[in-house]
Amino acid sequence: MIAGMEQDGEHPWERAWRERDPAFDGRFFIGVRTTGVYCRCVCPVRQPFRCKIEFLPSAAAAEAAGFRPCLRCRPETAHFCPAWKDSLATIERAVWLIVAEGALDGDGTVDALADRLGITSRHLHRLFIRHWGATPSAVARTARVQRAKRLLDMTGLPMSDIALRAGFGSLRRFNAVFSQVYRWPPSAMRRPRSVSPPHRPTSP
Amino acid sequence: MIAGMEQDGEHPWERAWRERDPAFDGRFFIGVRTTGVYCRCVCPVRQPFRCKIEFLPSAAAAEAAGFRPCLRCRPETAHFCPAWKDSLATIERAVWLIVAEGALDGDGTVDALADRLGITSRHLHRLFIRHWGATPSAVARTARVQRAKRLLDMTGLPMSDIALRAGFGSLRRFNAVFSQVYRWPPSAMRRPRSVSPPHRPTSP
DNA sequence: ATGCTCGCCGGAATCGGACCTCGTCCGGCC
DNA sequence: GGCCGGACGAGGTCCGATTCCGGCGAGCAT
Repeated sequence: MIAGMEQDGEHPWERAWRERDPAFDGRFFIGVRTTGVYCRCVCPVRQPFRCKIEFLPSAAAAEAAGFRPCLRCRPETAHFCPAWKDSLATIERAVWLIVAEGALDGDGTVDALADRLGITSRHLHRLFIRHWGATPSAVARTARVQRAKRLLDMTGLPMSDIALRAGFGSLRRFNAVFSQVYRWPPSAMRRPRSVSPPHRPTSP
Repeated sequence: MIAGMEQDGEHPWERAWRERDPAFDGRFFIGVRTTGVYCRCVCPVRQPFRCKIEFLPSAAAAEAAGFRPCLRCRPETAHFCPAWKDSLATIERAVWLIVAEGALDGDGTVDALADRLGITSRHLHRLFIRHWGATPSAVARTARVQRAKRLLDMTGLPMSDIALRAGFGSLRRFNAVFSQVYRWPPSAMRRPRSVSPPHRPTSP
């Protein structure tokens, strides 16, 4: 318990604990006397009664006071993020595989990606909606469009090559998706550069 | 598909499937064409549309028709009971450990028992309520009373010995629990035999 | 005296609610 | 065909309330 926190109104930790404020995550910890568990202030489990808890300035202090770490919020881990380390590690790896490795391009499916991550495709989908706000295939599509835009700006490759290199399975899909995102067909996005081309960088 | 089941009203399997009738469990199986899965009629998942399923007389017939067994209701298992084989196997083992081995006597706890079964004590509790209608400790208490009653009828042991041998941790608890179950103290239950005892079966 | 029963009492184990994660299957959509 | 999201269950974690446990000591009968 922190000394001298009863006077002059309410300690900031009080409110942070009540509201599960992520801004205070890792700045202090809550020990529950009835269960001997200590939590982060963002822990999703139902909160105990105020009279049953005490505030602690660090995980080490909580351990020293005889509390064990909560199995849900993992207060003993070092890094604090908007959500759990487990879920975040999984989805961050998934995003990396999609964006950098093109795990969903070509014949790669969401099921295959989920298998690589050790979870079901349904759960991978849920994680994307929760932590990324979009579905796996939507993230893959966005990544493909970004890659295509880059090739469009920086090279003079023909459209069919750009579509294939960006990860699209066909020129048809490339045109359709690109048009939907940029409200303009791919050739229109390159026009400003191709008005006065110095020369064709590729072989005829 | 069973031949000749369209005419003369409704086949019994139709109703059994709709109502998930446990009485027909194992008597027939349902193949779902859209997913290639075959189920028992008690399967808890949402039921597919009637037009998407076909009835099959055995698990072997379903496998031969190209369906794979459902992972929820486990139609490929041989024995059919009111509930799943997994849950039943676990709780049957738990009951055996409690009644035969006295897993909850002495210093044995529900937590330790759950650990031996590979689940949490909370879930073990849930399984007992669902499949047995009583909590683990209640089953243990009943078993202790049964053992004590047997010793009471068949031996002339003193009360303290009976209490300990039956698995009670103290004479105090033995008296209290026995009285609550039989509405009479232990000595009263032995009185009819001890009115005219042929002889004491134990050494003096 | 010895053995059995029972009220009292503080601490520990149990009980059941609330909430969460994840798996499985399904119909609808593209 | 794959992707999407709804429905629902299994199982895990924490929590407050309740019950259970075992020792102590007092009656009571043999």
